[in-house]
Amino acid sequence: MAAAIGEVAQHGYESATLTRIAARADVAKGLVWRYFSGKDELMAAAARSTLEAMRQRIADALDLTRPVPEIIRAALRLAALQVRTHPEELRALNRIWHNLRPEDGVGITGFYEETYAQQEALFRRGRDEGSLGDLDPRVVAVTYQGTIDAMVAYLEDHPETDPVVHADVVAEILLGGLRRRA
Amino acid sequence: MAAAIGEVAQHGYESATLTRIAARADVAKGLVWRYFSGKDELMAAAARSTLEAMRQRIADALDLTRPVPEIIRAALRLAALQVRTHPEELRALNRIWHNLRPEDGVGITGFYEETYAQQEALFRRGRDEGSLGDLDPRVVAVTYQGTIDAMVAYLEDHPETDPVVHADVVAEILLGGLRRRA
Amino acid sequence: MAAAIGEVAQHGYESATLTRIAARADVAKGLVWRYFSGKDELMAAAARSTLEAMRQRIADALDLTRPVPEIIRAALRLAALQVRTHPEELRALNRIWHNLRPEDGVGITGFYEETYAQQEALFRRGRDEGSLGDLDPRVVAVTYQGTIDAMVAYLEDHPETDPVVHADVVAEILLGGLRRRA
Amino acid sequence: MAAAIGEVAQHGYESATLTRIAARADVAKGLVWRYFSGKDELMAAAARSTLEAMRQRIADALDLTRPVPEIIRAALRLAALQVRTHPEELRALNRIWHNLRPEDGVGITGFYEETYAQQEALFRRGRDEGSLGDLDPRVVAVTYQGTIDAMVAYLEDHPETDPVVHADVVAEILLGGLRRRA
DNA sequence: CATGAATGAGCGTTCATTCAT
DNA sequence: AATGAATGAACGCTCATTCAT
Repeated sequence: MAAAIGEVAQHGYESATLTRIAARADVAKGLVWRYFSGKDELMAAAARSTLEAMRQRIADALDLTRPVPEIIRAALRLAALQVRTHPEELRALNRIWHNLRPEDGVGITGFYEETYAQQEALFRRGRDEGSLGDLDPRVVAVTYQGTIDAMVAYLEDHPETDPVVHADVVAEILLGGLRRRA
Repeated sequence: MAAAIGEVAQHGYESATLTRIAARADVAKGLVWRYFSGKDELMAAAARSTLEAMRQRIADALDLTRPVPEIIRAALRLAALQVRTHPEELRALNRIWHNLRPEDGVGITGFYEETYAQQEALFRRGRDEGSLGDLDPRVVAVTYQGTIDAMVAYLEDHPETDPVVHADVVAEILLGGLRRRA
Repeated sequence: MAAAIGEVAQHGYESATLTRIAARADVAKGLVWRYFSGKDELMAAAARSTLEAMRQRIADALDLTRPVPEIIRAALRLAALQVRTHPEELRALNRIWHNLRPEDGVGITGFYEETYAQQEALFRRGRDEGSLGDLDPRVVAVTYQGTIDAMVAYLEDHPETDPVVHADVVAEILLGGLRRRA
Repeated sequence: MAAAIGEVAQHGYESATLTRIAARADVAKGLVWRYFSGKDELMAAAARSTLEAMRQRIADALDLTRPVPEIIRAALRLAALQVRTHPEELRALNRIWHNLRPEDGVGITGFYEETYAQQEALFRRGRDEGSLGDLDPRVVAVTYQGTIDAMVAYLEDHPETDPVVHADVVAEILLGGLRRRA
């Protein structure tokens, strides 16, 4: 799966060949079919595990006992920094994500749903704490994730931009919109 | 080009074959090469023209003489409604967009840049009017576009959601974050 | 036909496209079919006319009243010099020649026969004059032409070689073998 | 490779298609790319191995301890007989030879050079023995090979001709021209 | 007579997938 | 469990040829 991620990052989704992936992983090509039902499943699995690892990495770095706005601000910074620390994973993730849906991307869509659910919980907590306003948590989660994805994509394409500065502006916009208002 | 959009919407970028596109358009496959230099150019052209049409459609429906926050709110609604009125175009656009860059997507990258530039102008106007706060217009544009993309993707996957309601919540978040604060 | 020769010299036989040939001749592609039955006939006609022109050029430069060995020596020099004066024609001729036979090269084979007939007449005259020995004129013609073709091909590939020097050695070999012996 | 030779003999170089070659060899078309990098490499390899086999066949039949003129006479006969025993190989060899050079025929050009080198050595030996005159060995080799090629082509096109008789006349011409003269 | 848009058969090539070992 | 030779379907693309204008 790591080999698959590397291949996709380097060559793009459809141009990633199992021959090369297997070579990169130093196993025979045919072995893929013993553990996955085919290329798409390998890709989905690789994406899932990579995404999970990335989420774990961010979660581990967060202090969830802090107030929600603070967590959001920190999470945005951490996400932005992934662009510099794990560019391959992000690139590959994006490509798999945008190429898998048509036929059977369910596995991955489900994963996104899980992300939304965790975030909704966070936003609900913020509302209960009183630090955030009362907005539909699902819409907030979708919007929040959208700003992250856009930020990550933009930072990937503009290496000259400072991730932390960008992330802080995004946080200011987002928190300004989410905070409880009079 | 319309056939290409339809194919990409249905099968994804790389799985869209010129054989099927030509069949859909009821012309010989070889004809493609009389008007485009290959698959990628056809795709880029199709995306460009579709994007331009969509932008025009939205621009025509907006009253640009209104205050900026109002324009943003209206634009979000219009974008959300595209999901219901032109789902194929949106889906195809997204896929072409994410598969074209590495080689020669310049034409399309330029287009995105153009979108950003227009949006930055709008946000600058809002700041000058006093309706928006003073934030880096490029970051604002990226974030704004990100929320739109996320909203559109979510609405595509969740046909049961009301686009206008969703768009209004997004507008509230965004405008809450962008507005001038004391 | 001149355009066809140029194309073949530049791109090779099968890579020469009628589109390019027509463009080079500044006429519409479809016009080819008004004057020739297709690509192969155009090529055969072009080769025939080029070959004829080259033969004429050599014949015009020869003084046919001289003794046969002298004519042969002069003809070899002239043939060798074509490599420097008309490299394109030679290259194209060779390529058409080697690619046309399978299906319908009759037209061109017939042309070679004509060349042999003319040469046989020359060699017969030499025998009757007493300057050449009594060898099967057809075999002599084939051998003579073979040395010319090899010389021309070699000179094409080795631009550093002096055509006249080479031609004179060939003449010495050939005339040594053809001359009447005790 | 044998299938490739057969195809080229029958259809010419460019008209020889991998589809037909694979069918003739009773393997899947795609298999070609496991062993060769493409059509040209297959062709070059086929030509090389065929040429080598033919050279071996002739070399094995020659007694190299005999005087050089005798060897030349015998070699010409053997070459002429190849036309009757291996017509396809000869035809295919010629066609591959004339279609491969521009791009990457190095392998084959080298092979031809090798042939020339071997022949030059033979002619030098003849000169040292005193059986042949003192002529530029490279020109002699080119001319000698040219008479062989012409003979072979002629015999291919004229099945009614007796190869041995033809070869003996060619030998007489060549040896008459090469022999040391007073 | 001349044009060139349109066709369609066929090409070389790729690669996920299978399966005998 | 692991291999990799072999398959075959499908791809993007080319170009001689046709034919309505």
